[in-house]
Amino acid sequence: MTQNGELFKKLVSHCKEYGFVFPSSEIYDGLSAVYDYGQYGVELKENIKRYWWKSMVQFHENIVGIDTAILMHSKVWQASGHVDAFNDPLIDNKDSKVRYKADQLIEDYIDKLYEKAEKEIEKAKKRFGDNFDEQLFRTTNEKVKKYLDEAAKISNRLTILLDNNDLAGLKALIEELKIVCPVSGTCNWTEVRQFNLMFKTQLGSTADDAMTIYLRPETAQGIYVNFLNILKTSRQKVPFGIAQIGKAFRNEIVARQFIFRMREFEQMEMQYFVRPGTEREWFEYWKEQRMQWHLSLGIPKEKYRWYEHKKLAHYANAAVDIEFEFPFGFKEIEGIHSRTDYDLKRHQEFSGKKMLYFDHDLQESYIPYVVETSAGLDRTLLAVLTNAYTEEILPDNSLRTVLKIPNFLAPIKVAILPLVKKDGMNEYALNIFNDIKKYYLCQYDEKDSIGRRYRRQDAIGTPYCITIDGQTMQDNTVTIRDRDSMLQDRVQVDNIVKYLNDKLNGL
RNA sequence: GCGGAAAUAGCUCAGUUGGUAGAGCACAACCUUGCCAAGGUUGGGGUCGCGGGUUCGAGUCCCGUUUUCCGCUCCA
Repeated sequence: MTQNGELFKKLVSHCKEYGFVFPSSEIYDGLSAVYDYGQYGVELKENIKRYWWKSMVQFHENIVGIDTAILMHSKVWQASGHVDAFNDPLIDNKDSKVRYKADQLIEDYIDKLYEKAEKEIEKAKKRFGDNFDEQLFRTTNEKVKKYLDEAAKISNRLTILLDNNDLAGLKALIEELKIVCPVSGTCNWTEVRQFNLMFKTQLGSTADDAMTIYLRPETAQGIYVNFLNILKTSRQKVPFGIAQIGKAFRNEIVARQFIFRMREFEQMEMQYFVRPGTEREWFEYWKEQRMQWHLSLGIPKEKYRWYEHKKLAHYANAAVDIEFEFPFGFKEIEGIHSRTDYDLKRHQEFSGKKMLYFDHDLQESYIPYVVETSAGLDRTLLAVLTNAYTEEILPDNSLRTVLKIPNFLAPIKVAILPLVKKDGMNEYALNIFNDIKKYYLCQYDEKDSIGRRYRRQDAIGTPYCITIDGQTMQDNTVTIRDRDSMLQDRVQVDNIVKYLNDKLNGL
């Protein structure tokens, strides 16, 4: 186990121990890759959401928010390409333990046949020089003909098998062609199995009228299908954006690494509609904006890096990820994609509704291009926690575990603690608590020694602790302790709210 | 999903060749101290992940299953 692995384990158990994240349905042994947020986790998550919303919707007058349903018409997912792209027939090699897309293995085999044919043609070219008639050679040479015919034949069979969803047929074809695993070199395959990454459910309560629908695998489509509604009601002009925070669901084959990859997760997405031809500029603009946003979470620059997609998804003409260095390596935390007009065009095609925008400056109509920013909320939260989790050895050799969460994201802002539970200090502290709770989410705690109470607050990342001591009873001042420095200021009781406002920016 | 490892109190773990469960911390009550965890007394809490099997007897041995962690592939 690496040092990072140890740290990650500690963070996971800290999350459970202190009410941030629990495994779902834990008393029934849990549900794989599904998690619940506890009393502090939900506050942290809400704070991140609100901050994102503010950054996108409030600070950009040309971005509006939206909240669309998780359940959508099943045609949405045909139009989006998810029904095809999220359905893969997979096969494992039992010796190498490597998993492949079954159709991809056959495609590779076909490609090899084409390569062989090309090689023969190249050879012939060299042999015959200028007199070489490629077209004639292709159709008459026995070897080349054999390769090309076989490739076409297999290709046809593959198409039929895929159309009929014939999994056994796919396996039979792989075995017939004696396709081996590139890693192990053996033909020892498992059965072909269908993996559907979208959760299916049904609309309608009787078997007769039931209609298969899906839980959305991304929130973006809810935005696209409302494009015309927003256009009509928001009086926005291109370029403008639509933002949404919401749950999405994916039946992951391998779901692991705590809340990094969950079957039910939350996305913070913004789709920016732009004039065709300007998408690359906006792509660059949003790349920069989004990186700045992540840096503003108090996480150092070196924890982030860019990842440029080499293989683009079917809808994109440019794509880049912001990766964060989790304890298990650099992993995607947000994607910025230039999705072209693919989605709107597809919805126009499938719905028959015109997805056009009339540009008054150009005096013409067009389907806008889209630049998407799509961030994982749970991943952002995990990044914040990863960065915040700190173990310190204090001068007296005691261990302090503290979550150095930025003040504006901290779940609990203030703790109010009477030094001792007597001489009226607890009553005095309760009065302060009842006042402060009108402004900030705070806690009152009178149990155990003051040192232990400070540690408890450190463990959940509370930035400030107000302590009522003997002196308070004489001159109405309290001490306010800073979480990270552990230093205290003495403040007049009447000035507590002002002090906190300054430090917490009214958040 | 495949292979490897693990699962005992809220947490960290012990449990000797199979003989009917323990420690420290945490928790609750009371006493004491009073500015950075670990003072005293008392107490609550476990059908040893779950289901079978072997045995007079299973936390311990065997099989299955679930969950978690580590490798192999996709993704926000």
